[in-house]
Amino acid sequence: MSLRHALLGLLADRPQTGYDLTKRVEETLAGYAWNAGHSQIYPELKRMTADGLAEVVDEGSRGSKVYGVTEAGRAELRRWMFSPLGEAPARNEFVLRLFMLSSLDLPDVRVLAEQMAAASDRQAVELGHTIKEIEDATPAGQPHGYARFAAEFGRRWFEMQRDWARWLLEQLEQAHRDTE
Amino acid sequence: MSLRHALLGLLADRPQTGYDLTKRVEETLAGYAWNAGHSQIYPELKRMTADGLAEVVDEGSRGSKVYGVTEAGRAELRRWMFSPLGEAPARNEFVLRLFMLSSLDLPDVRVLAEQMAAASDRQAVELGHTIKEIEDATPAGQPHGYARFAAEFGRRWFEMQRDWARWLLEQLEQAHRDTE
DNA sequence: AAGCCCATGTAACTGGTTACATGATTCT
DNA sequence: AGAATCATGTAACCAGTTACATGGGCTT
Repeated sequence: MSLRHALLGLLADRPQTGYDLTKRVEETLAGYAWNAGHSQIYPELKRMTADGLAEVVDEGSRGSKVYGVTEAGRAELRRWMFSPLGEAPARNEFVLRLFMLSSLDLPDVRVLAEQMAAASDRQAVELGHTIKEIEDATPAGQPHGYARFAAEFGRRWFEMQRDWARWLLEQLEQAHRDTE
Repeated sequence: MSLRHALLGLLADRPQTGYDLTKRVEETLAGYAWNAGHSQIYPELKRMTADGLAEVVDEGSRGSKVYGVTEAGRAELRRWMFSPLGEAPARNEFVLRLFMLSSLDLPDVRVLAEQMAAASDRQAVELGHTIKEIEDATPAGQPHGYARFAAEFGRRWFEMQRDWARWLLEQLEQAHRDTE
């Protein structure tokens, strides 16, 4: 039940509405960590409130409810953060495709690996821009916030994927040369 | 519906029973790409057979059914491999925790980041051994198979996580020094 | 004979996605 | 006035997990 902990983590940063949370999950977590739509988030917030982990701390003008995390919620979040993570299962469709490359014939593998390297490179470059924006917005000498850390993780992630795809292409070429 | 494609990919390598597939998903895909238990795999194989993507190619002694992929299955697998992957959502509990580090206080962040770096390093080293085993088992001059490529991906993945966690610790230390 | 691994299945439940539905506020 | 965005919710369906259930074959 990790959605609950994702929401607790986001609310621990600052109180937010279900709408805000939906956008932040979409913008910052989907792609690497977790994802969920509003239809899953609203009921979960209700359940978390019923369980005493979250509470409505304010009500906005147009019927919005601003949720905050309770002390029990903070405790639960910390407990989860430190709980042993035994071989956590992961789901990533991009990686699944990488693993299934062997099902294609060689010319197809090359085309796809090149596409994957290019796509990962694009995303890495994009995150490089994001990082620059964050750094430019941070006054010199100030420590930058966690958004900077997350963006760095994303960049390294995509660079790793890109470099692996390029390495794979080299390996295939070398094998090809050897068979001539 | 990626489980279907994961199974098609595994069957494209060679025909296998649902039991074999369950183990291979657990051993090679879970942790990075996908995961599923036998209770999800057996019914899916039936559905894939009904849809003409897989077929029973042999029946073993103790009631086992060996499934193979049909031509239509191969075509579907290729179609999926080349289909655009627009911002594929991912789920990874380890990464989710990385993103939620900001919810902890500084001493806790340090402890957890150190634990995460150590855990990732252990896994990277372990995959290094796996890679060595694969290379030792491959006759010199021969191109190694896709297991080698997948293992390389895993090693780079864990190294990336480890290096990011270490970089984070450095950033925190530096911020700490600057505030003194 | 006991214990382990091979091998398959179903049922009940929980988590997650897609589609439907509504309405207020702000911007152009 | 119309469009975009904010804001919340439910219903139906599909995917995934946990628990239950069974039996053959191999090794000690």
